[in-house]
Amino acid sequence: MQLRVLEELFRKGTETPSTSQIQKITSQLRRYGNVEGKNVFYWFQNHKARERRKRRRAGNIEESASSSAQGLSKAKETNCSCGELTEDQESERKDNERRNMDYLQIISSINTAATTSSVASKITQKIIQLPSSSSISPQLNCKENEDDNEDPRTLELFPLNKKDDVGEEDNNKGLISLSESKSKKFCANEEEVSYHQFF
Amino acid sequence: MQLRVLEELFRKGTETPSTSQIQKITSQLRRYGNVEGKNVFYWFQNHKARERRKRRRAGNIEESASSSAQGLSKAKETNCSCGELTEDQESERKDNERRNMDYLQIISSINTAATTSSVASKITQKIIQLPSSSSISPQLNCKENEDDNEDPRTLELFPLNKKDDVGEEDNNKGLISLSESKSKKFCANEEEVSYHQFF
DNA sequence: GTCTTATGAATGAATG
DNA sequence: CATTCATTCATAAGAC
Repeated sequence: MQLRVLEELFRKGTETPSTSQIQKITSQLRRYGNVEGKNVFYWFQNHKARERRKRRRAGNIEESASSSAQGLSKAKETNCSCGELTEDQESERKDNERRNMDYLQIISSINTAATTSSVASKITQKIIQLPSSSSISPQLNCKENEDDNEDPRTLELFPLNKKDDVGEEDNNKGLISLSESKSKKFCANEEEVSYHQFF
Repeated sequence: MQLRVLEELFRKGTETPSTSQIQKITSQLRRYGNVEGKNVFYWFQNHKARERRKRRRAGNIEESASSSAQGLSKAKETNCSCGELTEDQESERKDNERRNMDYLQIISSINTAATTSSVASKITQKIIQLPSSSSISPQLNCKENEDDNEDPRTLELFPLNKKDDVGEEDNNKGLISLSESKSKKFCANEEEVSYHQFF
């Protein structure tokens, strides 16, 4: 039920409630159970982010494109066109089109390509990454090569779900919210990756 | 097969691919069947988490002792410390009843209400979040007890956290705190004040 | 038939 | 806002 209220609000344009709004919402929701302000806050944060991603259909039905996997010039225009950061950028990365690449090749190409992102956060936590060359395969279950294209056991691992998403009815959103055009100064943007737009 | 690719990548160090990596991987995997970016994303999330959890289950020499022949079945940390937690009545927060104001009303009231930033005391304002009174315990099992008016399905959407910590194997890394220096800087006035007042 | 496990999906909770 | 982690739900596949 609480969900209903929250969704309703969200739908109505309250995507990022201000603190006062959060307080109100919270107190209203408390009728249905105990809720703290932070719950509401997080809910909106997450919901907004995830909704937005969802909108960016996963797919990329791109297949025939071409281009070496490497390059990877990551040309995001995340520049400071300051004032507005429309993160909406979509990577139009054309992929290579070699169809029958062996999977090892696939792997290597992927590995070489990126890796550049979030390095920063890596250090704080994952310094201890296993040596990439780790030949340790704990229990590498050596599957006998069923080289036909599917692993029997995990077969068809991603069941096609194709839940259609709704459209936009987008927002003129909260007139209320912060806006406040913060002096962001120069956003000397780092290469900020917009995480999934997959959902 | 897709699994092979994914496992390979994972093994090679790609534990949490960035979006661009995910896209690449996805498009590569699509040769074998339809896959969406989110599938890949989820795969890595889950795989990583589960790998780690398994690993985590190592140092526990703990009491696996003789008694439990059952062995490793799910003892887990679900920690129903059920034993105690007497669930005091005082937390009788559920003054619910008759509070069935229609949720639409709630919504409208919230929408109309806010917007008033009342700048004055904003910055120092601190919400008096009362500590949820430790109320209800999550009782994992025995869910049937829903006499409550909650809708089973949407239910307690915000499960009260507050869980006591687990036992620690690697515990406190607290000692590192030395260089905090957050330099919060007084940016005076901003509306966007820390939402962290909720925490 | 039920129980158990593996795993995709989802989401709350942080942190930067 | 982006990213990440921890939990939890649902369900298919096997085991019993």
